[in-house]
Amino acid sequence: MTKQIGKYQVIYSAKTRRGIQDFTEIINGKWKLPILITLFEKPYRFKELSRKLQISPRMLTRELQDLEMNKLISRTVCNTKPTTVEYAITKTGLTLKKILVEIGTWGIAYRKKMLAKE
Amino acid sequence: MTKQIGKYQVIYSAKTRRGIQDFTEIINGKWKLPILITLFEKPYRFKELSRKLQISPRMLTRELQDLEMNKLISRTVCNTKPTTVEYAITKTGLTLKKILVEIGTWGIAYRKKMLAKE
DNA sequence: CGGTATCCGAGATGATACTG
DNA sequence: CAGTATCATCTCGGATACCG
Repeated sequence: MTKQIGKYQVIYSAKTRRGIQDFTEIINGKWKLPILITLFEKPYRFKELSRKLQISPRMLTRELQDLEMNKLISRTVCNTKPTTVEYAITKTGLTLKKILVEIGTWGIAYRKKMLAKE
Repeated sequence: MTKQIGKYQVIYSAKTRRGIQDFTEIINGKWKLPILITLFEKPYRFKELSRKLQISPRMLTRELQDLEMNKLISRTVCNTKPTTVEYAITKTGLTLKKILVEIGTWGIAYRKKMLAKE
């Protein structure tokens, strides 16, 4: 819900502000978005993620736990030997995809513009 | 650029990843988004922002400098007595508006869904 | 008014070694 | 393999006082 006032557009809703706040809290931390983007591709195991993103196991564990707690990813223990665990994006997590792609597109355009200016 | 593989969609571009990374670095910090959202509304002076968002001058200065360095806001010193400084969103900053509104909408829907489950 | 300087504590992050 | 434990480091953010 916005209203044009010359160049400026008011974001009226306090709900929108809280929504943005929720978002930032959920994706906060250095690795949340990289993990999500990776899992958009396909499910991964712990070690695979660790290798692909160059994260220490300690941080990876914490970030995965946060994401799982917020229902954005799922954790599945496989009956293999030795044990493997698969992380996958959830239906809720998928709702973030569109926005993340847009953010990526914005970032590309932004970088291009900044480089052009210098 | 995406491709459907069952439930999963590949985000091919490494550029997209870097774009997302750029975005997170630019909006990183507790106050970047709240400041931007406030300036979408209209230009504000230093003290006004400090009061409205309840930020200490130290943090406000740092966050404003970051945003200005990244060309998302402008800083204008006014010829008044005592000196006042006006911060306003730039054309580049405005390009973030659409995404922030979408993020807010996502957050609202997300919260609603989570509350429904419990 | 619009900052800067200084200090402090809490939390984030990383490296490494270890466990089941 | 999938983590956990431990330690060290670094950054973030807040409080406060001060300056031009």
